[in-house]
Amino acid sequence: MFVRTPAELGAVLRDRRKKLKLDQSTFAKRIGVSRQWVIEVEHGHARAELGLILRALDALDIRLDASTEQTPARGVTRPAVDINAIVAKARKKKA
Amino acid sequence: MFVRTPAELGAVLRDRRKKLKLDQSTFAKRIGVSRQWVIEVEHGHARAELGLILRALDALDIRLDASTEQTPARGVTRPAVDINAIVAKARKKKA
DNA sequence: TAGAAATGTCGGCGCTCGATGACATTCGAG
DNA sequence: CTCGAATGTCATCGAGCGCCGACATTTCTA
Repeated sequence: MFVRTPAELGAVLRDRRKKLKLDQSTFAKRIGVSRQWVIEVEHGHARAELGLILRALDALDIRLDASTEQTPARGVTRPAVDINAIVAKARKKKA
Repeated sequence: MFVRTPAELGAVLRDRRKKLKLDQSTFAKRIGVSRQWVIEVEHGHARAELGLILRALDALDIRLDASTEQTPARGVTRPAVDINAIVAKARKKKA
């Protein structure tokens, strides 16, 4: 499962928590946050703290893998060749 | 690369940013944050906002994969069988 | 059908994020 | 060596997080 948005991550957390038969209260205590926090995160709260999120994932034995592979359809940053030229240009432009 | 701590994630971001030959200012503008934010996150800031982190990863074409596979050495949650019994017990105990 | 458990919502509060702008330090090109 | 770019540091400030405690709603079991 690939995670791109806070909502997706929230869904992952919720599914996994339910699979482990944990209720929000126990889960919250286990990772050291309030139940309120669990609720909001599971609902896709975008401004949750990174550290707490990682703790939550860890508590549910979810591994996060960061890879640099390309999703062809999303071709946004695809320079690949003349980076030097771009840099030089940026240097001149004095952004 | 597996990410377990904010520091690890910061390192991933920094490495990737440098590989793409971006400086902090340009990077910050690209994802809509301040340069200060980039600095702190790359240093492992634990309380950064989830949404901004995801934007940063996206801007660098880094995909996050959440998997439920077991890291054998961390065998914490390994019930697998009589969850029902545990639940029943917990019900009785009225923790 | 109760009745409890789980989940979601509300108001209030302390604390720190993230932004801004200026300055210091490091590093590389010339 | 000199100049500038890149990175790191500092102080300030408004806004929102995460917490608490109570209550509302949904979802189960007995």
